[in-house]
Amino acid sequence: MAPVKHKSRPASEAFTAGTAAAHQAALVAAGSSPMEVADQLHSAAIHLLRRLRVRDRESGIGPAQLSALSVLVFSGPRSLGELADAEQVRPPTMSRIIAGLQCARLIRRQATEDGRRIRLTATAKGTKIMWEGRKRRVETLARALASLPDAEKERLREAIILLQQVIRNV
Amino acid sequence: MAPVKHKSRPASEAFTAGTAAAHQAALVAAGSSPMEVADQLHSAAIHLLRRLRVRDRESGIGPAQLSALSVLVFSGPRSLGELADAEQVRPPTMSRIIAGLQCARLIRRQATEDGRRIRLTATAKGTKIMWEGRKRRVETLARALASLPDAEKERLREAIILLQQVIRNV
DNA sequence: CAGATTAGTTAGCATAGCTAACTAAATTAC
DNA sequence: GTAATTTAGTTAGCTATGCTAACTAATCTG
Repeated sequence: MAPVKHKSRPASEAFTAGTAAAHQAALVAAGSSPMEVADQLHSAAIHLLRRLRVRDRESGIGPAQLSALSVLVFSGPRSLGELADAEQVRPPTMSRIIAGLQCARLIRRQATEDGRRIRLTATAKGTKIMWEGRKRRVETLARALASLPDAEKERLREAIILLQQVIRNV
Repeated sequence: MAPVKHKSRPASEAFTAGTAAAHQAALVAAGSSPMEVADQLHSAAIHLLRRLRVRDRESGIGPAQLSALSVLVFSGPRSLGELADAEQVRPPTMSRIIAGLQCARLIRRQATEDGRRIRLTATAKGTKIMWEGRKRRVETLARALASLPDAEKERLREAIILLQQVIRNV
């Protein structure tokens, strides 16, 4: 059945996170060395997002467009270049992503004083879709959290603060 | 500049996780309601994986191929259909992914008693690449964890166990 | 043994990454 | 003040990765 020839390198996938290597968790015995904690944390993050992500498909928008839109909705208007930086993609990629979003009337482009730059803003429709998606994801997770006793919920809450510190150092 | 026409629906992105909606964290005041904890946790997971993911690019393998390979390396041989299920991808998609992996000599395909099924196994080369990648990711995270005082490291470690329970319920 | 089911492939399309090469606007140099 | 450079974004063309529909081949069922 003659495998297809693949020559190029993979190219980065920018925002499409969560990717590979989620499968080793079961092999690593629970322990508290930094490497073991790191491994469990990594695995937990991957599995968490993989489960939550299915809800994003309900929005009917592709992942790259959804992510770019979320920047505009939750962090405010941006130029194309700023958005590309935020999403860790190249300008041509972002150019196409915003063309799709504009086509779907989820964002608007406006001229700025600097004639080279464009100002991208989420429309009311785009904002609505984004908040609905966030609500779906977070409700799904909150439902799972609710099964935890209050005391442990609190311990988890405190640990998230630690986690946020760690992430800033990665 | 005439936006391009986009007609089709987005199609799922299977394993390419982490996607959208990472950007609302700053808007949500720290709090301990289930929704708020869920929101912070979701955001933390996205940001964590986004930072770790850059290290995967060093492997020179695309994200979908890397993820499929990781199943074969860390969970053992699988048929194409089983691998597609594990990766939440349709069979034609997996068919192409494994063609690429086979081409790169990272996996091997073997016949089974059932003439319709194929048995996919990671090669030594594929296994090596996978473990190196895991090492890179976990080392990056372990370095960040090391900056935490021992007592807090322990609290985080305990919270990860809670987190793993929560994830099973999502 | 004929029809139905199951596993995988092929074909064709869409989204989403990239680099290279282009246009146009703003800034800098002289 | 104009020419060269720099900066912002677009266009073109490639690859990878999703999908569905339609196909082949093998197995199972009646």
